[in-house]
Amino acid sequence: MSKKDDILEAALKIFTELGTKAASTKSIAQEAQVSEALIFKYFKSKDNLIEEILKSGYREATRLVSTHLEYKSPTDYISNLLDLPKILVLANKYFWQMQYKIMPLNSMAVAHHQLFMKPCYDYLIKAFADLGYRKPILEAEILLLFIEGLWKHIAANEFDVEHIEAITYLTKKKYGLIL
Amino acid sequence: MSKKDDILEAALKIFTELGTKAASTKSIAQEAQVSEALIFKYFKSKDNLIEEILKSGYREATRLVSTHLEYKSPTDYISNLLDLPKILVLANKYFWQMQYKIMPLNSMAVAHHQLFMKPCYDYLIKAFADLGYRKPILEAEILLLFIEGLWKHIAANEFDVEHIEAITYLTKKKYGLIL
DNA sequence: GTCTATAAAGCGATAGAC
DNA sequence: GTCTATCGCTTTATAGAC
Repeated sequence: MSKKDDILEAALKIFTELGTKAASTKSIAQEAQVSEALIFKYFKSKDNLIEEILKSGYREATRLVSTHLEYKSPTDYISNLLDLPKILVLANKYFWQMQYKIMPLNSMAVAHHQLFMKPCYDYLIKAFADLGYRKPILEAEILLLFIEGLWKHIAANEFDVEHIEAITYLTKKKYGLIL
Repeated sequence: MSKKDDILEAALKIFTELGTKAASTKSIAQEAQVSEALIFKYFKSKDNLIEEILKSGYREATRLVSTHLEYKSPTDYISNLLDLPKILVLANKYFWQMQYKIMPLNSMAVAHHQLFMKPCYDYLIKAFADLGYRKPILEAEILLLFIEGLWKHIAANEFDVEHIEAITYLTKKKYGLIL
């Protein structure tokens, strides 16, 4: 692994522990066992380092979603969307832990997330409309509030797959997605 | 209003905009139109200033909850808990905006919130048990994930009471709390 | 009770050597 | 490609005058 990758890995860890503002480039350099100057050679600025991490994380997430989240039927779509937090956090745990820590205070992180979630919101409205729900927009908002809450919970706490699956399973039953 | 109150008000505003780490005591002093030294005379340290704001916010929240959230019947309790985000944010908007921005990165903020929510979690389990749900603990967790998501959403976005009420109304219908 | 002045440490970023 | 050394600035906190 190159020193550039060492820096990215260390930055992800330190940003997750402290947030982007409190994390110093010095502490990242120490964690990566490189000089502080090297960070600026590779990434030009601290903000740019954050942006690179975000880009890479959401590129990977988009790739995963494009295979797991096609719109075949409304029930399938809703069911798969409920599994999204588990799938993504399982695939890239440290990234999502960081993202849910920094999002409230980092506008770059918010922008990436909104761009990523927009199509899910639109398809979810369509799914509830297709199923004949009377207020598909409100239904989509309610389910997304729950999904974001679940996502944050998964990212913030120790990851217990069975427990997450129990939660999503019961939720799917509530929506009649499972008999 | 005393200069001490000016500082508290200014700190709440600056912490909400930037988070506790990025907000400097200098910027708080400027916003409050006092000298920076006065902040340390009154609050001793920046961390202590944050702690005082948290204490005061949750003292007020506990007071409000003690009147709005008695356990009379399981359906009433769940219904009232769903209204909690709206009631608290309406009563103390700036505090909850701050709290939901700083929580992921401030352990003091997390500790206060968990202490505050613990009895709600316990009563909610009891409520679902009293209603004969088969998995009351899981049900309580699911509803709390939604409530925390809603809370964060209310705190993070422009406050639209009618929209929030439409969301909680539909959720109450889903749980059979409204005919 | 409130201010000015300042200390001591830490910050992001750059220059220049190897 | 990588390091050491350092710059200019900001940070929290304190001392001491009024």
